[in-house]
This record gives sequence, structure tokens and C-alpha cells, in this order.
Amino acid sequence: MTIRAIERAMTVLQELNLQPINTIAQLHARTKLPKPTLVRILRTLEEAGYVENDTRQGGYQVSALVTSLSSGFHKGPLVVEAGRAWAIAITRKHKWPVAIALPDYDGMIIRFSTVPDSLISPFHSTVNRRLSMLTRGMGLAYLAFLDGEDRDVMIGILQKSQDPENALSHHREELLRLLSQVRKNGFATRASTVEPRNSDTIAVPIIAKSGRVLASLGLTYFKSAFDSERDARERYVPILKSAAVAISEDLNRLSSSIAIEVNSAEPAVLEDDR
Amino acid sequence: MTIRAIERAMTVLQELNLQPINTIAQLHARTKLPKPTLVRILRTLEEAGYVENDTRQGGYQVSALVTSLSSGFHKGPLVVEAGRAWAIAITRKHKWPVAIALPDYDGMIIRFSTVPDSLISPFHSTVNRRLSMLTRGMGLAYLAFLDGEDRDVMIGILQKSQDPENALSHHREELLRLLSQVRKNGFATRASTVEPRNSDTIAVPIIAKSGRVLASLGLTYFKSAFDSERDARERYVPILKSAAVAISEDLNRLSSSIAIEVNSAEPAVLEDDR
DNA sequence: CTCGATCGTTTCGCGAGCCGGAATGGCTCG
DNA sequence: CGAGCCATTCCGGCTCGCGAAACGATCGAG
Repeated sequence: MTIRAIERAMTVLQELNLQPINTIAQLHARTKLPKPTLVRILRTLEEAGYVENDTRQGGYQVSALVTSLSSGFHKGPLVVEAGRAWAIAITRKHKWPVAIALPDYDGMIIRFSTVPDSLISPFHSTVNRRLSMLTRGMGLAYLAFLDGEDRDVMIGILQKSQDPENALSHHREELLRLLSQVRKNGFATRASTVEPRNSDTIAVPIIAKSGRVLASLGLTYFKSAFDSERDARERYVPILKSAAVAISEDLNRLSSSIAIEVNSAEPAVLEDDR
Repeated sequence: MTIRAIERAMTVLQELNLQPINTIAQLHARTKLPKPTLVRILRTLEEAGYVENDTRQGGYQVSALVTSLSSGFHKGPLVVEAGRAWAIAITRKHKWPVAIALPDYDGMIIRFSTVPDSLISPFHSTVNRRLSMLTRGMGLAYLAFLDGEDRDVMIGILQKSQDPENALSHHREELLRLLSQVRKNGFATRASTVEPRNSDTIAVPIIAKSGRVLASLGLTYFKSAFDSERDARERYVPILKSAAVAISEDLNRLSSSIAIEVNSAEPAVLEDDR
């Protein structure tokens, strides 16, 4: 026996994370919960400090305190930590959301996303979302830069998959041609056959100093904001490549020891110990 | 009217974030909730995926999914993003937890902490916790490096405070001497008059290229792990100072444009658009 | 100005479902 | 072997959350 009220509250909290501002009506439409119930849940969350009700804007939003609900969670791999600052910087400057994805079995999982930082982005927050390997830019950018042997293993796994998005794995020649093209270009984009159609993602691999591909870094934009996809690519591909190189360098610096040569202030003990 | 069950669930979730592993008995002692109630709440959270019940270890812990509860929250200042990777790197190498705190009115608020990454740390996760300005290393490291004028304003604010931890603000001479000492040393430590007594925090300022102090970076350790506090300081002060400089440099790189000169792969449009 | 539509919020009586003391069963001790 | 501690289950009682309906505020159209 589980407690229904709590399940509902968690559902609401999840929904609140999908959009920067949420009205009762929207939440009602998406969660199917009765409005009075929503009001009660939201009031509870508000008094507890996790939600703010901005009447001027007419809507509810999550507050800073929600971060404390996951503050005790052991963080992910260092590549995400090294990359998040760059992702945020790109979004601040160029507005579009940027994400970092790591491989997970036969797909990629988004481990960090700046969607909430991107004011122009009506996309949903996509952290923890799974992407297929062959139709998504972030998957292709990773797969294309895998070593030959690893890549063959991966393709073998994909062939056993039932997912229609992995269908290309059965056309080996075509797939290899595509991957070779991605390697030559240094980036990949989402398959045009896949939703959502009104946006595109440009993704580049993040490659360690050792040459091993670790993750992929992707930027998503509305097609309608550019005259052609070529314009967007000419603009953002260099930025992403440059950021991927910087992340790799940071990762290198971070994982080696922290330098101990400093502008020495003598480590004298404080007299007053405050 | 608020919903009690939800309030309780949030309390439990908060408690779960304070320790890596939690038994029913611990939670019962800390939350005062009846055990059957705890079991029901935990089962609900477990089925929803936010909590894991590791029977081998005999306890409950938060799972990766909790991060999605705050994935839609607009992130904090860039200095935290630039610093978190360094904080994590220090903790991975030297084990002790490291935190970043930002000023907030008359105190400091911890905005990031590696407590959950520090396996040897039985400290609680302290994100969003407020620290007083005059008795905490992180407060003093910030205050001491404020510009003369800003510092005077801050001291004025502190004098109006009733908090006994701000008492020192009424002894101007003594306070200025302390701050001058901190500036000379380049770091500050927690007042020995303040809890917890069995640990100490070493804090350094994070100073922007402009010379303005932005935040402070602190490392906390058990006194019993060292022969003397001097030993600990000789060891960690240089590391912290070095990291603070690196963070400042990263911040500078991040906030200027992302370089667009790259190892040019021609931005040719992909033939196959997948 | 007056409808009417659509918000968010409050009301209120019913009964589902949460509550928690007590019981259970497993475990580790001495 | 039994005492003590643990997490978990049981189950009768009765709160307390539930949601249809009403309310009042806001807005735009006519």
C-alpha cells in the first residue's frame, strides 16, 4: 500500500520541472488531477518552501530549495562536472540549450542540460532522458568516434534491438557510410525522420586526451530561427568543437593533481583563531 | 489546510539527503514519525523511484532520480558552476569535503558542497545552509577581502544584528585586526568558540580578475586526523589558494566569448541528414 | 456597461484511506 | 537459548484528504 497523496505530490513536482512557469490549468491538463487537489498540493509544497507562487506572473514555479532534495546524491562522472560550466556559458551567450549525454548500453542518457537556463527554449527539461544511438545527433557523435572494435560490438547490440529507431543497424553499408561522414565533419545532427521536426540538434564528441570518446555535447535550436540548417551549422559547430576541446583540457587538469605551487603567503598560524 | 502526508514525505526526503545511508530507526529518531508511517512513506518514494532500499546495507538512500526534481531549477551564478568541478576534484584527491559559499545579506549561504562525494565525511549535507559572517571561516574569508567601503557597510549591517554570532561587530578594533590578519594570511578559519568543535574549516576567497571578491571556498576536516591544526593548514591552504586562482581563471574564460578559432573541419552540409 | 467565459480558489459533507499501537518474525548478540 | 533490537505487517478507528459545486476575480467581446 502506497500513499496516494505523496505520489501525486511527486508527479506535480516533476511537472513543475518541465516548464519555467506553470498555471493550475496546465497542471490540471497534464496530470489529470482535480484542480482543488492541485491547489492543496501546491499550497503544501509552497509552505514547505519548494514552490513559489508568483501571482504577478500568474503561475507556480520550483524554488531554490528543491536543490536540497538532491543535495545528498552522489554526483556523476567528472566529464559532466567539467562540461557543465561550458554548457552554461554557451547557453548564456548564444541562448540555445546545450546538453551533455553519456553512453548507456545501446543508447545515450542526457546527464546535464541547460534547458532551464535557456529562456527562449520552450523545450522540456530533458535530464535523465534516453536517446537512441542511430537517429539522434548525440548518439551518432558518440558512436562515430568509438574505436573500430568497440563500434562493432555496439552495432551488434543495436542489431538485437527491437526499437524502430535502431533499424539502420541492419543496413551495415549505409550505417558505416554515415558514421564515416560524421567523423569527417566532426559533428552529427538528428535524423530528419524523427520528432520533433521543428528543431534540430548539432552534436560533437567529447574526446579524452587518450583519444577515447567519453560523451557528446549537443546544442538544440529552432529551425525557423535560421534561413537554412547550413547557416546554423556554420555558426555553432565551431563553438561546440571548441568547447569540447576545452572540456577535455579541463578534465585533464582536474584529474591530475591540483598544482601546489602558489604565490606563497606564509602559512603562519592565526593568532586569533576565529 | 495543507496535506500532512506530503509534508512528512518531504521531511523524510530531506533527512535522506543528510546521510548516505539511513535506517528506519535513525529516521524515526530524527523525524519523530512512527515507524509504520516511515515504512509507508519510504515504500511510496521507492516505487516512485526516488529512493532505493539496499537490504544488503540495511538502509534507504536517495537515488539518481531525485536530481530530476530540481532539473528545472534555474541555476545559480557562474562562479558556482566554475568552482564546482574544482571542488569535486579536490575532494576526490584529498577526501575532505569542500564547499562554495556566496554572500547573502549579513551572512554566507553554501551554494555547493561535495559532502555527498566525501566518503569519509560524516558531516551532513549543507547546501543552502546559512553561515554567519564573523565566526565562520567562509564568512571571514569573504569579508576580509571586501573593498574598504563595502566592508564598512557590511559591518554596519552586522552591528544591527541580534545574532550572538555577530557580537564581534561591536568591537571594531578587534574585528579590524582579525580581518587584517586574514588578508595577510590569505585564508580564514572557523572561530574556536563555535560548534562543531571536532572539525575545522579552512576558507579562502575567490577573487575575480577585477579584484572584487565573489565567494569563498572552504575545506572542512576532522581535527583528530592531524597532529596539529598547523599541519592541516600547511597542507591545504596552498591547495585551496591554487584552486581559487584556477576558478577565477576559468570564470574569466567562461564569461568571455567562447573562442571560435578551431581545428577547422569544413562545415560542409551533411549529405545524409541523419 | 453587461454579459459570459475562464481563470484560481474556497466550501463542505462524505467516506476512502491514512494512521499508529500492537503484534510478528528475523536477526544478532551474550 | 532467550533477551534485545530491528524492520515490517496487521487491523480497527477515525481523521483528513477528496472533489463536485460554488464562488469571486479578471478579461474580452459585443
